[in-house]
Amino acid sequence: MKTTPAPRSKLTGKQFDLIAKALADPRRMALLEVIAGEEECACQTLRKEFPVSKATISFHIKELVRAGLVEARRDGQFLQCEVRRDVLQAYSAELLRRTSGK
Amino acid sequence: MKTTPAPRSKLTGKQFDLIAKALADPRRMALLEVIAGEEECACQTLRKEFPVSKATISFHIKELVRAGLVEARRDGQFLQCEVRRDVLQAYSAELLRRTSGK
DNA sequence: TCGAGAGTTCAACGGTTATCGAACCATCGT
DNA sequence: ACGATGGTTCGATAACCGTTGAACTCTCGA
Repeated sequence: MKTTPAPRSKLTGKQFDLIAKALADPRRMALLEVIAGEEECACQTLRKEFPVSKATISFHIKELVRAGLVEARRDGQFLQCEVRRDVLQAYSAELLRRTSGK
Repeated sequence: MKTTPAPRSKLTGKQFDLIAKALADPRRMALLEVIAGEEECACQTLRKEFPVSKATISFHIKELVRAGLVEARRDGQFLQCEVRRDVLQAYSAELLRRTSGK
């Protein structure tokens, strides 16, 4: 069992911005919460929880992956999504650091 | 010297969304960082740091206040801005809590 | 091989938002 | 009272973004 697959991420300025934008949309945030709830989560599962089209789900997942908040890998016809808690942690830390006033 | 003016804030769902949106714009985030840097910060100071109009500064400050991230009070003709670190802290905690997967 | 289901891509639309100049209000010094 | 300075408000504009249906690809099972 791999407990720490985390590549010890240090956020770049660009990634910080991407994450902030990814978290800004309530729907996307809600998707992230559902993904965080399940261990392994296919897009199809998300589809059942929200009244949105496949296209929209796909779009949001892509944004979350682009920000590094979610890791997705193909499993046959499914796309398994997993939340990157270490990245969330890094973002949170960086946010507080930037506003700590030196 | 008042060290803890913080009203022990517990975030509502709406405020959580407002904060996320407020943090999403890089310019606004940069403004917040400058405000966090100084103890007392007038809008005029911010004007010098960024190539934007007064109107834009005013707009962003209003958004930050609306989100609860900044507290502003009039001091004569100036508007003194102060960062609410407790709210940042609360947002950060809530973000991690929501993605902790129960 | 064929059809069904899972996801992606694309063009288009509608709503949000960041930005500005200009006009405005408020406060301070002279 | 007046001018200068700090901020606000108000259209207007341009860019961005969330959403969709439709057309497409890929994989699985019958």
